[in-house]
Amino acid sequence: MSRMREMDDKKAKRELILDAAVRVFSRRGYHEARMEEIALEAGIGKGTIYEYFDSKLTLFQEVLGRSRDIYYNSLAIENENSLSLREKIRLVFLSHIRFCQENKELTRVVFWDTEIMDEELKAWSYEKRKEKERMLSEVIEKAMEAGEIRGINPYALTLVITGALGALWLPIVLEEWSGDAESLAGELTDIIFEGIKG
Amino acid sequence: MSRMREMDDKKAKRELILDAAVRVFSRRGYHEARMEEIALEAGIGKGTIYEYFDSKLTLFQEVLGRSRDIYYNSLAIENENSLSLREKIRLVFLSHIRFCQENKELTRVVFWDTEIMDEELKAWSYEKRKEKERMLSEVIEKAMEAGEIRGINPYALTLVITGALGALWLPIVLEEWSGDAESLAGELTDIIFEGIKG
Amino acid sequence: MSRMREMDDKKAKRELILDAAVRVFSRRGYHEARMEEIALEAGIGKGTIYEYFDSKLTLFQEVLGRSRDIYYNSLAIENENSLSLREKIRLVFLSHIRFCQENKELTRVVFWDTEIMDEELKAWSYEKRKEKERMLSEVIEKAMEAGEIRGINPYALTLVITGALGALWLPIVLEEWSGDAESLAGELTDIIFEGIKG
Amino acid sequence: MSRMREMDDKKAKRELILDAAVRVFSRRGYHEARMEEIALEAGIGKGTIYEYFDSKLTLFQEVLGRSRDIYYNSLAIENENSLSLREKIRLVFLSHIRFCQENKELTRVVFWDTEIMDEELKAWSYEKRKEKERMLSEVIEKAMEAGEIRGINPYALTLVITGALGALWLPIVLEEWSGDAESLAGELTDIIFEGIKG
DNA sequence: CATGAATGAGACTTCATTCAT
DNA sequence: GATGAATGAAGTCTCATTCAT
Repeated sequence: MSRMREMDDKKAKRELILDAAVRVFSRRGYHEARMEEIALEAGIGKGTIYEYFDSKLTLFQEVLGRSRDIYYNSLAIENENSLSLREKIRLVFLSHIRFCQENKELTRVVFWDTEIMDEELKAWSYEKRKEKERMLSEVIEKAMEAGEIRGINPYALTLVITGALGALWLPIVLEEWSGDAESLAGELTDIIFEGIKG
Repeated sequence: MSRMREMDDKKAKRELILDAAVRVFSRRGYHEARMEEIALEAGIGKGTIYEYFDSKLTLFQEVLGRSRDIYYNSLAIENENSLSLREKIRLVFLSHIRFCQENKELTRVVFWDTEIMDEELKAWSYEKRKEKERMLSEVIEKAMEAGEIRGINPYALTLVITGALGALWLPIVLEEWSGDAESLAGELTDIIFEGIKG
Repeated sequence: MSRMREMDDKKAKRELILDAAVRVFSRRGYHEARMEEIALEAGIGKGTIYEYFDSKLTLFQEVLGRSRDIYYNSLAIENENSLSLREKIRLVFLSHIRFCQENKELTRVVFWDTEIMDEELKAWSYEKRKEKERMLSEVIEKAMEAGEIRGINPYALTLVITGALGALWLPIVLEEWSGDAESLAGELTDIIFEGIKG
Repeated sequence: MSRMREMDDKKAKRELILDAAVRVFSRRGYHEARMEEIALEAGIGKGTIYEYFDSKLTLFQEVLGRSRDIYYNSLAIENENSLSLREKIRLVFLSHIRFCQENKELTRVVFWDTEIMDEELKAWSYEKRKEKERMLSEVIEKAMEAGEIRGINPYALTLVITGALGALWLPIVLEEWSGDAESLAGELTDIIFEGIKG
C-alpha cells in the first residue's frame, strides 16, 4: 500500500471515529457517552480509538472544536463585506436557523446544556420554560392590541428577549462583569423598542 | 431539646446541605460534583446527606428546583400589571442582571451549560466566544460610523443578537420546530432594526 | 422506684428486645435484619438496644441460644426414664412437630442455617448438636443392651432420627402444613421400629 | 488466536471464576463473601468478574444452580429402573455420601441454607425439592403396589429418607467424617427396611 | 437511662484505559 | 496497526455503631 493511501486510510478512520463520536455525544452528553458505544457506532474496536485520540476528553474536545468550526463557518459573514449590517444580521440569523435544522446532532454538541436531565427533570424544565414563553407572549399580544407596540411576530420578540436574558448571565458570573445594571437594562430595552436603524 | 427547636435544627441541616450543594454543583457541575465534597463543604459526614436526601440525583433536583424558583421569583413581573410593556421589559432585564450579580452560584446552577469544561477547554471555549463578540463589535462600530445605525452601546446589541441565536437552537433541535427560516430571520432582523414601538 | 422494681424493668426491656429480635431475625434472617427494624418492632429507640446488647452479633447469639434452649427443653425426654425407647422416640417426634407448629418464628431461627456463624457461635452450635447426639446414642445403647432393639449402628439410627426432625420443620413453617401431629409422629416411629419391608 | 481457542479461553475463564466462587461462597456464605476475594482466589482483577457475570447475586445463583445440578445428577436413580426399592435407596445413600466426601465445597454450597434467596431463587429451590419428593413418592407407591414394602404413609418415608440425607452432609464436610460409605449406606437402608425392633 | 442524628468504613459496581495477541 | 479482555481507581450508598443531649 502506498504511503499516500496509508495516510488517507489513517485520516479516514479518524473521520469515522469523529463522526461516530458526534452522534454519541449528541444523544448522550459527555458523561453519559461510553467509549464502547462510540467504537460500536464507528464499527471498530474499543482500543482503536486510542490509536487516534489520547483520551475521551481529547476526543470530545476535537468533536466540540470541529462542530463549532463547522457552525461558525456556516455563518460565513466575513466574506460578505459588501452587504449592509441589516443584511448581514439577517444572513446570520438565516444561516444559524438553517444550520440547526440541517445539523441537529452537531448543533446539540455545540449548544448542549445540562447533561443529567432525567426524564422527570427534563419535563419540569421544559414546562417552566414554556410557561415563561406563554407569559411573555400574552403580555406582548396585549400590548399589541393596546397599540403600544406595532404588529410583529410575538414569537420572534420572545426569542429576542429570552435570548438576551440567556446571553446575559455568563459574562456576569464567569467574567465578573460588574457594570451598572440600570444602564444596561435601559440600553437593551431601548434597542428593542426603538430599533437600531440610523 | 424542645420539639420546636428540633424541627428548626432538622430544617437548618437540610438548608446547610442545600447551600453546600449549590456551591459544589455550581463549581463542578453535576457529574464532577462528589458527595464527599458536598459533605466536606457542609462540615458534616458523608452519610448525613443521605439522612436528608435519597440520592445524589434527588439532591441535585432540589438544588436546581429551588435555584430556579428563586430566580423566577426574583423576576416578579406578574405583580406589576400597571406598568407599560417597555417598563416591564426594562424591569425583567434589570432584575435578571441584579440576580446574576448577587447570586452567582445560584445563577450558575440555573443556567449552567456543558459541564465537563476542564480548564483547557474552558479557555478555548472562552476565546472562541470572545472572537465572535469582537467580530460582531467591529462590524457594529463600522456600521455606526457609516451612519447605518444610530449611536447605541455595541455590547448591548451584541447581547441581543448572540442571545437570539442562543435561544434559537433548542426549539429547532428538541421541539422539531420546522418553520420557514427566511421569514423568521427577516422578522428578527426587522425587530432589531425598526424596534417594536407602536 | 425500688431496686427490685428497677431490675424487673431492666429485665423486662431485655425481654422486649429479644422478642422483637426473634420476630425480625425470623422473617429476615441475620444479614437482612436491620437493627432499626428491631428497635421499631420493640417500640424503643435504636440506641437503646446497645444498652442491653453489645452488638448485632451478640444479640443474635442470645436470640439463637434462647430459641434453641426453648426448643431443646420442649423435647424433654430426659425426665421420662420409665418410658420405652419406642415411646421416647414417638414423644420426640410429637414434641418436635408441636413445637414447630406452635412456635414458627422460633423454629425458623433455630433451624435456619445461618451463614454468619463466627467461630464462637459455630463452636457453641457444634457442642449443642454433639450433646444431642450423645444423649440419643446413650439412650439407644441402653435400649440395645436391654434387648428392646436389635443390634444396629447407633450412629446410623441417630442420623435417621435427627434427619427426620431436621426435615420436618420446613413444611410446617414455610408450607403451612397443619396435619395431625399424633398420627405423623406415630407413623414415623412405626417405620423406624417395624421397618418398611413388605 | 483462533476463534475456537478464543471460545475455549472465554469458557475457561468463566469456569475459573465459578470455581473460585464455589470455594469462597463455601467458606464464607453469600453475605460474607467478597467479590474481591473471589477475584483474588481466581487470580484475576475485580472488574473481570463483571465481564462474565452481571452481579454478585447472578454469580451466586449460577454457583448454586450448577452445584445442585451436579449433586442431583450424581444421585442418578432414574436410570436404574430394574433395581428393587431397597437397592435404589441404598444407592441414593451411597451416592450422597460419596458426593459429599468428594465434593466438600460443592456440598456446602448446596446444603448451606443461605438466607439470601431472592424470590426467583427461592421458587427454583422449592421446585427442585418438590420434584425430588414427587420422584421419591412415586417410586415408593410403585413398590407398595408391587408388595415390596408394606402399607405405610409415603410422605413419612420421604421425610425419613430426605431427612437422613440432609443430616448426612454436615458430619462429612465439617467434621471430616471419613468412614466407609458402603457400610453406612447399607446400615441406613437396613434400618429403614428391617426396622430396629429387637 | 433513652434516644436518634451523625458517622464512616466498606461493599458493590462502572468504565476509561492498557496491553498482549 | 487493530483488538477487546482485563484492569483497578473511584464513585455512590448502606447500616452498625457512637455519643451529645
